[in-house]
Amino acid sequence: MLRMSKLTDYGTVVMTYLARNPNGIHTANEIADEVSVALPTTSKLLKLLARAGLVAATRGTRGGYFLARPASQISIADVIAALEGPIGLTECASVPGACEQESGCTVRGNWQRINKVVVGALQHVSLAEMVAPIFPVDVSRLRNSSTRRVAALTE
Amino acid sequence: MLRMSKLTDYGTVVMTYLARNPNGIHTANEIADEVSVALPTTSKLLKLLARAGLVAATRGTRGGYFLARPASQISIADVIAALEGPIGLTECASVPGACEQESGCTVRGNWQRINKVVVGALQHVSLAEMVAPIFPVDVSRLRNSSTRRVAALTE
DNA sequence: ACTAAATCGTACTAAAATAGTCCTAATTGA
DNA sequence: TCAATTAGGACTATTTTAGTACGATTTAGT
Repeated sequence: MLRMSKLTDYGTVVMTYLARNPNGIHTANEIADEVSVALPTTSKLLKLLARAGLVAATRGTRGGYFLARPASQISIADVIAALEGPIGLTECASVPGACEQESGCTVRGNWQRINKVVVGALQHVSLAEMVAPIFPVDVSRLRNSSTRRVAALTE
Repeated sequence: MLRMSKLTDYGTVVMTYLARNPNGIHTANEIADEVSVALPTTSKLLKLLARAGLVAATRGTRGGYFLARPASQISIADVIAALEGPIGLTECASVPGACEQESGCTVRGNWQRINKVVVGALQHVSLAEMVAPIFPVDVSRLRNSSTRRVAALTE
């Protein structure tokens, strides 16, 4: 099904909650309540996200979590990578040497290209855009982001 | 990691083998040998691909498998869908009603849009292109395929 | 007709990945 | 010093996935 894990899915929901409430600091408990995910699970997610530098935390009484940088500067790809490791449709796209057929594989190069397209799509959607009812595709930013060949894809 | 299952990965390799050898008919045994995947597994894959209408089979002596239509008319998305079911990064993108939070979910619509971009990327790569050393991005076809808004993505 | 070669379908088993929980340590504010 | 809170790691149960086995069915050739 080419899907993310449930945990990653929850992770994006947690992050969008923080993006929607950028003021102040939020405890794991509060977040768990708001997004309707069990506390231990939410807690685990926040730890992973903190380790990846996407959220920051303060401990102790009045402690809690908040976004480490503005929502507009955190992409969906960042969140996925934080929770699942490098994004790759096939193992060989993200872990060189993991596949024993690698030397004789005729399709690897093409998978890597396809992978880049997918990663690109995810990198160009920020948390801020996810919070909006329907995210606006920021075409100008996409155009500017590269002088290399650009592949147009239907939405 | 956002990855496909190994089975799907093998499936694409099997399909590209058939695409590279479009003449004649190929037994499961031959294919298994050529792509270095165990026979029972290859066999299972071929059955799934046959059920989805991507390969055709003849039984009996001299039987075997072959592509049901030209390689240029089979997309990577077709292969993935045949082996994993509808493509969806999140469960809610492909199975409506599966998620109990659906009604209160604020990000679902945007996930569906992201999903469309990814599916679009996969639909625009055919088996014939996978067989080539580096597949050419057929920009003209992409441009023509829709009159709706188009999002440009870096390759 | 008979036989051999091959696919078809289904059920089953074993292994691996994932989700989720729990407990203890460390840190901070009041 | 106490209470609240995150940090880290170990652990378990569940689900998914990979792979196997076997009998039924179909076809070509003799």
